[in-house]
Amino acid sequence: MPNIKSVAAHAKVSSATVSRVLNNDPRVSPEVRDRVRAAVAELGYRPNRVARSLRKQSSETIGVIVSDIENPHFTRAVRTIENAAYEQGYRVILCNTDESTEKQQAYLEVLAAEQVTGIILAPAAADDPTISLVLDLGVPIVAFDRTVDDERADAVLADNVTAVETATNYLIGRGRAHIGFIAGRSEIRTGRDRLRGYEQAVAAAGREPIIGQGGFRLELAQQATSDLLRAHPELDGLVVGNNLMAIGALKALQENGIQVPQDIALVGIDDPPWSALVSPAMTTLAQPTQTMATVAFELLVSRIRKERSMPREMVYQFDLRVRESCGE
Amino acid sequence: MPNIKSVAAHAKVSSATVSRVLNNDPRVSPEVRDRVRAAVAELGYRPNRVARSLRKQSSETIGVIVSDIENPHFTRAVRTIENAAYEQGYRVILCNTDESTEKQQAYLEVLAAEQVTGIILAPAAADDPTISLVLDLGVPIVAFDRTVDDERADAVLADNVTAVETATNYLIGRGRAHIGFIAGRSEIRTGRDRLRGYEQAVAAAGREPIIGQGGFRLELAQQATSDLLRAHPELDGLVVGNNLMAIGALKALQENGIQVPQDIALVGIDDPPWSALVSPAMTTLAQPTQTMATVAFELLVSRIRKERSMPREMVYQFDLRVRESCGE
DNA sequence: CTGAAAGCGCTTACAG
DNA sequence: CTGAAAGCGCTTACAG
Repeated sequence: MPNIKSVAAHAKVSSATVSRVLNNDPRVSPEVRDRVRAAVAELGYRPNRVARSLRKQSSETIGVIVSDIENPHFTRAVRTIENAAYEQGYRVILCNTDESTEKQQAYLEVLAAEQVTGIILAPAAADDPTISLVLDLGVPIVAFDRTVDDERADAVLADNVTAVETATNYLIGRGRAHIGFIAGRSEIRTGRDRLRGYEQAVAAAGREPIIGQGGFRLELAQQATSDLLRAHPELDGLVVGNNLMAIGALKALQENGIQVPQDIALVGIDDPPWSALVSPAMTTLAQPTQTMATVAFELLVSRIRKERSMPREMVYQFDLRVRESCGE
Repeated sequence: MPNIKSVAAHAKVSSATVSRVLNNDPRVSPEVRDRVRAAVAELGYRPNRVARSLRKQSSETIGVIVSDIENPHFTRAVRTIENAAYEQGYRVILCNTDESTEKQQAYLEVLAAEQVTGIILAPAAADDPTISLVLDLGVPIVAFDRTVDDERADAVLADNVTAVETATNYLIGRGRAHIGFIAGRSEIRTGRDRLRGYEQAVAAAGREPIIGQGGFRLELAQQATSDLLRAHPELDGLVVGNNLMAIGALKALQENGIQVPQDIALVGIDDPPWSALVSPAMTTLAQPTQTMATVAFELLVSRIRKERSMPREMVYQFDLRVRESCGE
């Protein structure tokens, strides 16, 4: 593997000059520049990024950490971020924490150690002290989809309270009396907020809450829905706390021979690509994932460039997509 | 930010000794070890991985490159790999090439430069010369889902030819006479193989092929399906070349008022979580994604540990999951 | 068991 | 415009 010294020797210059050519430093004479470029091409030299990162104490790479790589909301966001970043000359490396605090710590450390220049984090744990350690190092963090406890981080969020309130009220408005909710993890603010939206709407209508714990997981939600059906035969409406859990809930309803929307009307939070294709087509609340992802990346870049020092929090509204799962 | 020298000074030892403690070198006296550990804790020291990688010329990180982060087949595989890797002390960093050869080159270079110890690659381009460069560097590569041209790479594949042949014959066996195929990218062997399976089955039955180009993309497949419906009103069966394209095809059928399975019977390749929930429930060919991912990781580890030098190719069969989209 | 020193491959002030 | 030299933060053969 050729290094900068072999290139220097081959081009009969110093390694400092090779470095300057590589970094487009203008004060190199055209002849020398061409000679160095020829040597680079001839030897098939590629600079060692690890050495460069060590020396410069930074890199052109940003890190993205998601809590669930199988959630279409996150993968859509990742793809949007990756495209925007790539165009601006950043590379992105992605990590999946699978909702584990331990993994989040491990990957924050990996990314910090790899000298990424910034991180977009959909946290598995908001109170992870590693978040503050990374910020102490001067690596900016943008929280995506969920807040973190350190107020130095920027945040791009969706208004989950209002969204689930809207969904619940929509069902109430359509005459449903016993509306259940499949909740996500309450360790996560998104989970708590969505639950709160449900509780507020139910309380305002003078009804009793009927809650199942789905933990943002397909299988858990399936089980929780089955349990709810058994414990509450009066159930006639269901709000499901995210798209993965909606699959689980639909499976449970199918297994139990429940007719949607006749027996139970359903609203899902998130609007994955298949929501119009399930039977019946699912009414959902869609968050503007691509806009949120683009804004998260822009916030990160403005931090990296030090164009801004005050943290920002952006909150986006969901959009009700009426389909068939609540009746005509 | 404390470095190894500050720890050494604080513990009144040399940095060599600190390094030995950090790496669990047994020949350090217990007293010194404890003193160093105390200093590490007190200063909140974390070793700089970039420096370590530069010095050791390797890391405990493996890279995973997928061609489409929004494809559930790949995200399921990524999650499986990540869990297995994490348990064995490896960290995984993920990159998304979005089916772009240029991005694949860029990320192979990033991973090589970050000194990853091995790479699992679902290639966007099989003939990318960067693949050979990375292998030259001694970084093992396992091709996942699709082959690469360099025969030093291991490969974990599914038998796509047989799968699509089976799907097509299944439709023929159910009395369908004019069966179309929504094809993926022919630059990719998976795309070619699936197309070949279709062509073989159709030829064996003495029928004419009816092919639309979906490019492994939802929107393209939707358009291709609409075009096919217009050009071939006789169409009564459709095989769709992957799960993302199946969503597109279903949308197109819906938009055009086609009844499934009465007008057109449908088989999808891949079996994503929602395939039983669409209307009608989709008959599919499922590949054993989790097994394939686990095997890919094991092949990589055995290469990293140099337990094996001959490349291996593992081929898995699909599994027909009969649901409703081809009739009762 | 411990330390002094070299070196991994770069970049960048400092001279000239 | 170019080069010699220091240094980023580690690890490791070599001495002792």
